[in-house]
Amino acid sequence: MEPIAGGPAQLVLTASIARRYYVDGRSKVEIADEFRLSRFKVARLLDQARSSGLVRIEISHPGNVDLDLSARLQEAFGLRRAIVVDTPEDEPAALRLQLGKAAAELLTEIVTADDVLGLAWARAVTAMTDQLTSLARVPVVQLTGALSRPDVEANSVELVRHTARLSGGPAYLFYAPLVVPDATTARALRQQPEVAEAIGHFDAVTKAVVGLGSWDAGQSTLYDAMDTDACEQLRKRGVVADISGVFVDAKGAPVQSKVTERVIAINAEQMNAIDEVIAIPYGLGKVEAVRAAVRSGLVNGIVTHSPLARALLDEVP
Amino acid sequence: MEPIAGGPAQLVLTASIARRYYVDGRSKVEIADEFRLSRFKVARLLDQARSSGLVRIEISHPGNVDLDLSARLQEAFGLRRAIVVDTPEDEPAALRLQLGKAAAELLTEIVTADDVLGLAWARAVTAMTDQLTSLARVPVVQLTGALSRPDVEANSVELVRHTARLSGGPAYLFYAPLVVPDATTARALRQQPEVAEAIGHFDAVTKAVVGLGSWDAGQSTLYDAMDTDACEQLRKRGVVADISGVFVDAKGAPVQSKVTERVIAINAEQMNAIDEVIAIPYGLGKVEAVRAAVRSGLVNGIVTHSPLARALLDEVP
DNA sequence: CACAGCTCCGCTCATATGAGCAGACAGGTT
DNA sequence: AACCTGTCTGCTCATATGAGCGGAGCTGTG
Repeated sequence: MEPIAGGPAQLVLTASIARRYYVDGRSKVEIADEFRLSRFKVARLLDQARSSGLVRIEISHPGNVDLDLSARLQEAFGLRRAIVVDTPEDEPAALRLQLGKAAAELLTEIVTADDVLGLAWARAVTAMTDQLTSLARVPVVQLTGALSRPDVEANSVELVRHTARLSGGPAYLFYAPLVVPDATTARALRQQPEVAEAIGHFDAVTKAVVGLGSWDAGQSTLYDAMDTDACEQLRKRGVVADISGVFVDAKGAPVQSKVTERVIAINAEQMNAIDEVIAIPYGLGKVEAVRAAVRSGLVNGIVTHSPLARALLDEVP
Repeated sequence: MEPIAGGPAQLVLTASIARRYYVDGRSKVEIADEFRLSRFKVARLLDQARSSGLVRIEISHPGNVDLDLSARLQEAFGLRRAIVVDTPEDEPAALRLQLGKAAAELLTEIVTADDVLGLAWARAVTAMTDQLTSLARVPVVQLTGALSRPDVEANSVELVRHTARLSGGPAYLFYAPLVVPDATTARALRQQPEVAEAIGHFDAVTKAVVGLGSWDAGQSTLYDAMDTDACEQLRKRGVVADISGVFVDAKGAPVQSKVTERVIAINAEQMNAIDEVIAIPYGLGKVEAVRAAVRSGLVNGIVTHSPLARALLDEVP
């Protein structure tokens, strides 16, 4: 990367050749011909030009998606999809808007008529569906119960219904909370016709968008909605992230517990069977949660913002 | 140049491929293999990436030589050499120092033991020789008489002697002014043994560094040293530049005149026979002079600074 | 002077690549 | 349905390219 060439004339020659090759797109043979050099010499000068840093290649584009970072994130974690939005915004609501837009575009692009779409409840997912403008005609399946929080008006049901309407496909939705006080109630709820029908479609889902929370106060809607005992119990079991009701530890292994039975949502096995599972995490507090979710293999698509992406890649400066 | 790709996933894919290709240097076949695409698809995505501006290729390097500009200048004017120094400096003396350094490096690089070096008198040439630290063993021939100006202590003779000493080769130098009041005196001077000997070596010169002035007050040392009548006469004949005593018009044609006979210097024909003739112009006032000098074919190497280079290329912004 | 060690050059030959073509498909139009 | 029309795909085949080799020239050293 360092050994820079000899004299200035040499450098200018190299620069000329580099431009002919990279900018004008001429072949090395043509260049060799023009400069009265052997094509080998030209090739060597070009190698030198690149290795010495004389020719710099940048990947960027006008939009607010950092393609280079996206590609690197995708590769580094073996993801099917990664979209990194480069925005100075750090106010959560505005950020969600941006990420929602990007995720909506992604969904529009990757969902085809052969898919079955699963949607979990999460603010970020709502942000996405709010920005959705077109979608192939697919069935839309509700993957989790809803948590109604005072600060969020939309609920899981609206989210699914809205998307299905936009798509033109059938909706499989139900009215139930994400978490209930005991396993018995949960079992009873799962017996309900609408719930049972939706659950029955889980196996058919090919693409899903889920919520992703870090198992800490304020970092997971589910955590905040659950009783302290349950939260603590899960933490002791090593849970660092919840993926729309599926708990995973730092190694990415799903954690089974009594609490799991109280959750009305897709389970780890079912989620694992889905071809593409996309999450939309943001905020530096979710670094470990994202790592865990990705390690688990349950989540293989990420839409996020550049600070979190950089943190994930350990490029913290 | 404009049609950017479709969806964000597509973009990220393209970015990934672009990085594999341009940054990691993988072959398209390998990439196609890795991404489960045909090599044609990969090639098309890469074409698209380049034409849409997603991949940007820059040519630059740490030094203060603007290689890209140099290469473009060289090509645009069909020059053998072009070195453009990118410096914020615009104070003439400091600028001369920078250009002198660049020119000295160039000379060191391109002069080989087979060459015969010719040096004209000019402040810029002195600036170069002052920065010269090593040179192949070559004869050094004085190409012009000296103009002694009160503000410049070095004269043509010192310049040649110093260079020859550094090189280790013989010096052919003489003591005579560049311009004398009448042709008779000039003829007499040319008969002098040292002068005649130097002139006798003009035909052997293979590389030369000359001065280049715009035919205006303050833009040419020769102009300033000459009587007003002669200056005016030459201007009427269309002279726009003097190349160390050779006058050329805007078309680059050498202008013969009575004044020419009063100059003790290499003539147009002899200069034309020299393989490489390098000038070191600076200052935006010399744009037309440089054009004329280059058009004449007498000067085929330029060492200059970026503002003048840009002006020459009509990139004035 | 001979020689090892070095760099630089251009060759061969297997491989990568581009130009241009024809089939497959989608969406609209008669 | 039949028919354009444009887009996208992967093919063939000629050409461009890279890896590795041996020879030429240069330099310092015994």
